[in-house]
Amino acid sequence: MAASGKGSGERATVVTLARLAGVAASTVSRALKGDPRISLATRRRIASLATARGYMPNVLARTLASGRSGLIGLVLGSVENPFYAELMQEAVAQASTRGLRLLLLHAGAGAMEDRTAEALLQYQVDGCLITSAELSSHAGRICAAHKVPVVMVNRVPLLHASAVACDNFQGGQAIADMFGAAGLRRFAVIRGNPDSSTSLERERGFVERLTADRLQAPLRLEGGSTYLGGFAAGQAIARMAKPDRPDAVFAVADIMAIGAMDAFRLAGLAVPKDISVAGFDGIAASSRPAYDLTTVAQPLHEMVTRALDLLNARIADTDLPDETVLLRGMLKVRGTVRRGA
Amino acid sequence: MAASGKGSGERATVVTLARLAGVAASTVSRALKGDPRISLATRRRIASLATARGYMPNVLARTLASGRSGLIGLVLGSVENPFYAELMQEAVAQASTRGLRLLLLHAGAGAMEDRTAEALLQYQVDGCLITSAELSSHAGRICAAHKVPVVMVNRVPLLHASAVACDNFQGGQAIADMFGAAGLRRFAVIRGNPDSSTSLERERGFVERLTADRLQAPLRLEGGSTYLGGFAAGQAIARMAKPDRPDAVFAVADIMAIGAMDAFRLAGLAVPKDISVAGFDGIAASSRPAYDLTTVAQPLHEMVTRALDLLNARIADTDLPDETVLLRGMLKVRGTVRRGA
DNA sequence: TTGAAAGCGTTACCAG
DNA sequence: CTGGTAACGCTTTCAA
Repeated sequence: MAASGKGSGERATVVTLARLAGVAASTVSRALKGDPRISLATRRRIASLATARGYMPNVLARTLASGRSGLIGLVLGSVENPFYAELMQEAVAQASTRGLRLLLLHAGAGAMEDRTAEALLQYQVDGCLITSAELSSHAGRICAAHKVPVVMVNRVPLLHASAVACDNFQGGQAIADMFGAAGLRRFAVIRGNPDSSTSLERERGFVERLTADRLQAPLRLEGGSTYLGGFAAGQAIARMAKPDRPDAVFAVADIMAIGAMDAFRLAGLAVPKDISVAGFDGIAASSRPAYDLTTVAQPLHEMVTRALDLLNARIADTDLPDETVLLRGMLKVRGTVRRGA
Repeated sequence: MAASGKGSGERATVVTLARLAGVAASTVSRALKGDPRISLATRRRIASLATARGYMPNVLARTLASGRSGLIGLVLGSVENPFYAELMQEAVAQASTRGLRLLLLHAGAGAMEDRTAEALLQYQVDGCLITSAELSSHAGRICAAHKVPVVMVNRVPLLHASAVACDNFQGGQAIADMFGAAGLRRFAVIRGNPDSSTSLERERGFVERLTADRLQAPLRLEGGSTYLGGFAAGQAIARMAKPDRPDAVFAVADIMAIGAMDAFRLAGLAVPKDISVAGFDGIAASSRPAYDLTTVAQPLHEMVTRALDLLNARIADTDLPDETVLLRGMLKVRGTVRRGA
């Protein structure tokens, strides 16, 4: 059994305070959350008493009574891609200012285990924020069945869920335009995870714009959304003989672009003299002088803000329809693309 | 008010199951956790009923009654250093297999806000895992006052807490030995965060071993434990004229070593021909062909395992004395150090 | 082997 | 404006 709240060094509760103030527990509860029905005098008295005794509400008890935990489940992709780490840091910061807490359910490449998905119910999370890794069908069913709102970030939903993503299609087009304007004519695209809508959209935007502009269709290489995948693709490109070799490479994620650039350098190919490179995401490493990578930066801060907004709205009203928000990324032209026509 | 548990699609609870099975709620509770006092038959009957109705215990209610939440607070350093991201991923995985959940309290360079520290109590976390950023004194007081066990990872405690860390002093020595054996004679050390025990110990091990071996004391540069700090330090070194310039640099964190290497390359200094480099941590990027960085790898998996062990023990028995566990790192000699005498 | 009942700390409803 | 009381879902002690 828990501490029985009798001693003097014990933790303060509404009941303790009520006794001290000579009022009912319900009054304390109301006073503490500023209910205007309680007289200002009483409210103040109780407030000062609360701070004096170091009162800390027990959120779990509150949850039990109110059904609202203030907990948001967080599911992260593999931090091998720094984008997810950056996203996490932003999410923690913003959730904190909104008074929400994050329950870290999963981080990694694979899908969440079933036991983990259950934690989502056991801890009565109010909603769930999912990045990357598609929601496993089991977890999806759980959320749907129990009306736990889900918002996907950086991925459009395969199933019942809302989403916030960068306009990946448009971003891919922007890269194609930029390559075209620079006079580049032989292209390659390093693809990402084949079942990630994000990767596919970026690629589709790129390819469609090239064909629309009657430019050569790009060579396609698999990169698996990892550094090593990008590196291997870069090696494959570097091995190609001069006339066939692409003069511009679009990797649908910065981490792969960085891998490819490393491969190029080791193979003696100069960027951008021999080959131009562009990525997507705008991770911190992309702006380092060593890479100075041209990329489409995702509006990380806004994405998290909108995601939490969507989530909040659906927590307040479970019956809101699903909604997908697309935010435009920002093309950052840096040193990895050859200048001029 | 929460769902009132009357309808048929409603979530199952011990009461629901009790009615269905024609027993008391307490029996259900006991049966579900395999209490041998309940007959095997009843236990089985209730178990199958539970799975049939998709019963999921409400952990919050359990916490309220038992005082144990199964929640571990997690405080992370800035993911600008990938080491913390990797640590997080490992912690999530291991906590999950132990049936523990992580409440992500903070991630970033600064100290945790006071409001966040309070969440720690509000959610009745059983214990707290802290990496990097020293526990703010406020948070520290809270934990101490409420007997919430704290384990620091990758940092030895300034205050009342247990800790798991790499043997940083020994690691620093190992780097010095390795440099010495390679015939290097002019050293520099890129220092980390000045109030991080980890950084200081690594530096101390390095410096003391050099002096013990009557080698030249190293030049000291500030790196602030960031990529940019390492880069700036690298630039400063690269600007030095030949006879004065160090021929071996130890950055007390890989992320700084990588920054320094980038600076060297941009300045036209070849690694390891012109200058040798070593780091510490063993982050994923250190093993990439583009860096192939000599480093001391921290035993991440073991560190997390031991940290959770320490925490578990202190959750079970709040009065256990503080304990610090030092694990030996593994020197990985790679391509950034000149070979031979 | 099982049941009944009393909490755990908070909130919500209904009175007054 | 405030008090009383009944939940919320689970554990646990005491009785049977």
